[in-house]
Amino acid sequence: MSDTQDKERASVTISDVARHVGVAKGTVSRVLNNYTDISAATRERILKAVEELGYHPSSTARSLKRGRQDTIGLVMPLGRGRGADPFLAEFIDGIARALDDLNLDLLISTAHSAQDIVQAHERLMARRKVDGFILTRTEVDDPRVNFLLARKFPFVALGRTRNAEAYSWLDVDNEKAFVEGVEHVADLGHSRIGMISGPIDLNFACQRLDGYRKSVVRHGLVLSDELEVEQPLTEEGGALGASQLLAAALPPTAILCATDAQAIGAMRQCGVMGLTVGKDVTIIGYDGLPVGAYLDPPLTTFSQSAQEAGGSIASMLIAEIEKPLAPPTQRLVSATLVRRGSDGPPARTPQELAAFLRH
Amino acid sequence: MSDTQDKERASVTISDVARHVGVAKGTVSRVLNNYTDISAATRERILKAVEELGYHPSSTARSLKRGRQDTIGLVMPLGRGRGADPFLAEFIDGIARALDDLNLDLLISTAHSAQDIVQAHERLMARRKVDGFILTRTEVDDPRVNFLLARKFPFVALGRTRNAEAYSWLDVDNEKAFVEGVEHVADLGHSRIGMISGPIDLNFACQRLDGYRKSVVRHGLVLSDELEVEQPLTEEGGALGASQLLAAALPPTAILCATDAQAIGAMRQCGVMGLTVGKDVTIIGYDGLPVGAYLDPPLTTFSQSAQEAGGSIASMLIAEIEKPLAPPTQRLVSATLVRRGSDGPPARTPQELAAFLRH
DNA sequence: TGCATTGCCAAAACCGATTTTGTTGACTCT
DNA sequence: AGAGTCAACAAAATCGGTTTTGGCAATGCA
Repeated sequence: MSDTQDKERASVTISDVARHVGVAKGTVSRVLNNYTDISAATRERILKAVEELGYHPSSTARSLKRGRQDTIGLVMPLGRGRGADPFLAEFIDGIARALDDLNLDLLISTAHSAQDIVQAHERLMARRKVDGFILTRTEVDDPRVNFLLARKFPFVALGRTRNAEAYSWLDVDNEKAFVEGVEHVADLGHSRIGMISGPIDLNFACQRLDGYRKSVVRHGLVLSDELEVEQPLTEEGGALGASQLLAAALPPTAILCATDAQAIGAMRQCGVMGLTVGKDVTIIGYDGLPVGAYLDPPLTTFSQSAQEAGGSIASMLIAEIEKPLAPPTQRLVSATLVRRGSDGPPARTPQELAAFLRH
Repeated sequence: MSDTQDKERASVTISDVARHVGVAKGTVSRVLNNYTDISAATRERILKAVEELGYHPSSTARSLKRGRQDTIGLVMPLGRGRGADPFLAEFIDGIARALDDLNLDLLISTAHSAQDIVQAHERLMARRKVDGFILTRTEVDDPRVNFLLARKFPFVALGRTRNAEAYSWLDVDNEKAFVEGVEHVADLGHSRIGMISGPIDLNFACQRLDGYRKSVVRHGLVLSDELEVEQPLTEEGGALGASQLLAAALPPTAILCATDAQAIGAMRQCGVMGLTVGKDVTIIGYDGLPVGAYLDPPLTTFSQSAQEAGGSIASMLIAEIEKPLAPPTQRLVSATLVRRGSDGPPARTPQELAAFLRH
C-alpha cells in the first residue's frame, strides 16, 4: 500500500534515489559526499528521499571507483602453539573498537606457516580487499615487513624489527619493562634471577631478554646460561622453562617470563614441585591478561593494555593510508608493573631452595 | 628494460591481459572462470600472459558484478565483561581456518550495546560487505535472529533460540552436558550440588541451568534457590557466585559453572576462603579453554572444541549462502567431560563444610 | 553593455570485472 | 547450393557508485 514498496530482493541504488527526486545520480552522490555545490533545497529533497527509500550506498561499488576498501587486514599467525593467542584476542578487540568509530572494517585471515603468512598478505593485496595491514608479533627480521616495504603497501607493526626506521610502528618499551622487572625483584632481595624467554626470532622476546640481561649486569648480579631458557609462548612452554630453571645447581628465586601464558605455566610447575609462588619463588609475567588476576596467587605482570594498543595502532594505520608519503610515525609506550601476589621477598636463599628441591 | 615494466602504482587489470594477448577482456574472464567455449590454444596463451603479468582479479570489481562478496561477517558483542571473550577467540580461530580453505574472508565488527548489535549487522548488510553472518552467544529471544530472519539474510547461529526451527544452527547439547555433570559429581558422592549460571537471557546459560536442574531432580537431590546463582560470564562473576553459594546455611560441596571463566573465578574464591578445590569443593567448568589445564588444580571442564565448531559452522554458512532456499540444517554436538584435577569425592559433608567455613 | 565568474546541476566517462548478445567462418545436412 | 549448427571469440551492456566535463542562467565587474 505504501509508496515505498518493500521490494523483493534488490536493494535500492543511487539511481532509484535520483529517479525518485528527479535529479542526476551524480547529484545524489555529491550530496552524500558533502560537496558544497548543491543548493540547500535540492540537498534537502535528496536527503529526504534517501531516508524514505532507505538507501545505503554499496561499499563495493564505491570501492571500485575510489580504489579504497575502507577495510584493513590482519593475518593471524596460527600453529605457533595450538590455541588462540589470548593477547592477540585482546588486541583485536581494541582494533575493532577503534575502527568502529572510523567506520572502517577489519578483515581477518589466517596463515599456518611462515611461508603462508606472506602469501596471505599478498593475496589480500592482489585482490584489493584491504587498504593496509596491521602486523603483530614481529620477528627480528620479519619477512612481512620486508615484503610490504618492497611493495610500498601501507602497514603499521606492533613491535619493531631490525630495520625499524623505515616504517611506522607502535612498540612497547619491552627492554625498559624488563629492566624494571629485574630492578623490582632485586629490590625485593632476590639475587639469583632467572628468565623464561620466548623464541628469540620474535623481536619482543629479544628485547625483553636484553632488558633482563642489562639490568642483571647493572645490579651486579649473576648472568648465566643456567638462568636463561627459551620456550614457546604457551603455558606448556612456561612449565617446561620453570622446571629447567629450578633444576639448576643454584636455582633462581625469581623468574621473569616473556608472557603471561608462560608465567601461568611456570606458576603451575612451581606448585607441582611444592613451591609457594610469591614466597619460595617470585614469578612475573607480561601482558596483563585479565585471567591473571584470578590465579592463585594472582599474577604480578606488566600490563600494556592490548586494547589501547589496538586502538592507537588503528589510527596510525589510517594516517598511513591517507598520506603514504608522510614520514613514518613511531610510538614507544611503556608497560606498567601491576603488582599482585606472585612476587615477594625470597623466603629462602638459592642454596636453601636448591636443598629444598632435592628434598 | 624488461618488457613488463614494473609500473608505478597501478595494478594490472584484465584489460592489460587482454591487450597483451590480443583478445577481448570477456575472453580472459571466461578462461579464468573455466568456461568451456575457449580453444585450448587461446586458453594457453591467456594463462601464460596472466602468469607473466602477475594478474590477480580485483575482488571488488568481481563482487560488484556478481553481487557476492566472498566474505562473511561476525559482530563481536563487547561490553559484556571488559576483556575479550576467550571462548570467542578460539571460535574465531576455527572459523578463520575453515574459511581459508574455501578462499573466503572473515570480516569482524564490534558492537557495544544490544541496540548497536543489530545496527552493526544492518550496516554490513546495507553496504553489502558480507554475504552472511555468524552469530554467537545467542539469547533466548535473540533480536539478531529475528532481524536477519525478517530480512531473509543468510546466517548460521552458534546456539539456538526459542524459535529454532526456522534457521540453521550448530549447538552443543548444553543440557546433556550438565545432566552428565551432575551425574558425575553425584557418582563421586556429592549430595549438595550448586550451580553458577550465566545471564539467563543467554540461551546456552538457560540450557545449562535446565540440564542441572533436571539431573538434580532425577537423582533425588535437593533443588534450591540457595544452590543457584546467576552471574556474569567473567572470573569476577565466578568469584562472586562462589562466595554466595558457600555462604548458604548448607553450602554445596560441588559447584558447576556455566563457563570456564566463571570456574576460574570460583576456584580462586575457594582458595581465598581456605578451601582446597578438588577435595573440599569440586568445581567443574565449561568451554575447555587451554588455560584450564594450567590452573592449580587443573580445571575439570566440558570441552566442545571451539575451533572445530568454528570450522563446521563456517561450512554450514557457505551452504546457506549458496542455496538460500534449502531447508535449514541443524547440528547438535555433544561436549565431553575432560577430567582434570578440580573434581573429586567430597572431603566433608555439607554440614562439616558449613562448620569449617564459619571456622 | 560586454565579458568573465560563479552557482547549480545534467550528462557522460570511468573503475574492473562478468555476462549477454552478436558475428564470423567452418561444417553438416538435405 | 542454401539453410541451419556450432565453435570461438569480439563487442557491448552491466553492476552501483564517483568524478569529470559541460552547459546554462544569474551575478559581478569594468
